[in-house]
Amino acid sequence: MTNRLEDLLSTLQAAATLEDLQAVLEGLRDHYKVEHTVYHWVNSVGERYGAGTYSAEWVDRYLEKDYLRLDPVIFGCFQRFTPVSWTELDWSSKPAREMWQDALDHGLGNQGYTIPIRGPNGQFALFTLNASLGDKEWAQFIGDNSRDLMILGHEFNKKALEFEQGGDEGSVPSLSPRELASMSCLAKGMSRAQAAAELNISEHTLRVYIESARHKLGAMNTTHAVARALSSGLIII
Amino acid sequence: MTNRLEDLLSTLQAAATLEDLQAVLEGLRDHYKVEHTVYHWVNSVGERYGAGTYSAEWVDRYLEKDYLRLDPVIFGCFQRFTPVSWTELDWSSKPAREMWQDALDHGLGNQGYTIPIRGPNGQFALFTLNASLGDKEWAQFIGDNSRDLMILGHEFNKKALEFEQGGDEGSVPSLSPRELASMSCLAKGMSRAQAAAELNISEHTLRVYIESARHKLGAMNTTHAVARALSSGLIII
DNA sequence: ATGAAACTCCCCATATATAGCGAGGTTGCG
DNA sequence: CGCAACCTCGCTATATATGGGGAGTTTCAT
Repeated sequence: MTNRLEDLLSTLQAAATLEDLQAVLEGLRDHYKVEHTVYHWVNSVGERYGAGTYSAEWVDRYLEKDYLRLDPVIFGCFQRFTPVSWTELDWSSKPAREMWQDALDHGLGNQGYTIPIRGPNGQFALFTLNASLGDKEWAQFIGDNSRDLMILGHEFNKKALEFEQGGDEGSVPSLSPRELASMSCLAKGMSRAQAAAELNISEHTLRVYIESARHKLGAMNTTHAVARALSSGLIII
Repeated sequence: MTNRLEDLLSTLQAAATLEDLQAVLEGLRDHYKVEHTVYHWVNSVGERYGAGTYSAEWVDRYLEKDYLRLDPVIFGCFQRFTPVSWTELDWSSKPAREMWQDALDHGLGNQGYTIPIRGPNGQFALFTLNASLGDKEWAQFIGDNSRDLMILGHEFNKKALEFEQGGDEGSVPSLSPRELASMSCLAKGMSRAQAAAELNISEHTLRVYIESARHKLGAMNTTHAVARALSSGLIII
């Protein structure tokens, strides 16, 4: 039992390209004997990366019809921390049911299990298994494999992040303590005058920090600088 | 091996109060024979919840000295997706080293392993094991238990979220699409004029969105509103 | 010990954001 | 149908932030 997981993980570790990740997903599908395995991903700029075994037709249709905006799976996972079996979701709205029928017509199975995965900078990914099974068999399958799937999903996300992070991860600038404190005060809603009072410095001095922080962060204005500092994890509100 | 994990998880499942969670952490400490086990948690408004086996003195000192702002563990985990062993982190700065010494003086072990966990609405939690071991033994320990620890950390976070969700989960306001788009543009560094152009609306209309978003978010100014929207996970840069 | 980076202070002119007023069309739910 | 919430637009005046100068002390790492 555990050996299977280790095998799958070592295959994953060995992946060196995005194509390898695609192959890993296909291997997972065959291993678990399900219809589809999918991983997809939204980064901080709204770019998307997806890999999986859905047909190109379904992926195109999904994007074309903007199902992303009404898919109960996306919506449900965005609001919760725990993995979700699709039948638990709210399919009552008409567009959602139409989408569901459309999905069945495009070769998707009637059962799904999706794990939400969150990373730094608002990264959000979904790791999904889709199958054709009865409710009972599916529940059994999930019960047996949920732990492994969670590990797999997270390891997969780690790999995917490694590929995507190449360019911009090293560019997190380092702010001085006073600069960080200034950003922090502003993020908490203080005006310059209040922040200066809080830090026991003149408003002019505070401004120097804000400006230098802005330059380091490559920000256009104060709001932008605070936003970048926040989403880089430099400060916490 | 796996039975142990199941035992720990069933104890966790049975937890019905925050005190039970505290007891679970103490059980984990004893089970893994480490110095400390800690879970702590930051929500979008900056409220904190913590449980664990650190001494009250150390917790007080940590908060009093504002170590949260310079702790390489916090900083490192906020920027990464994967768990981290403390020795991998950057302890070169003087304040960080002083904190480290201070921690040792307060009964912490020389090794640590912290798992960052992210949930909905910008929730961010840390699950930590702390021990006194040589580098080699610690690496071995982590290698043997990292999978289980990840499961445990996530299950613990799930439990903690269940308890905390009663009060403030409904307090994340819902912004209208235009309000979200406005916040998003500002977070990307656009001026009001640029954002208005981007959204094809007058600058005045944009201002209405910003103001209503500000009110909904309970923010003092635009920067504050964007900061809250970001750390609540309402928008991403 | 020497230099780089951080910390601190000041002035002036302009750009930008905020606060207050008001008003009409559209969408969606009960 | 009506109400609520959303989306859209305009004006005026004040408060606040930004951009451009310059200059001295302290702190820390090599």
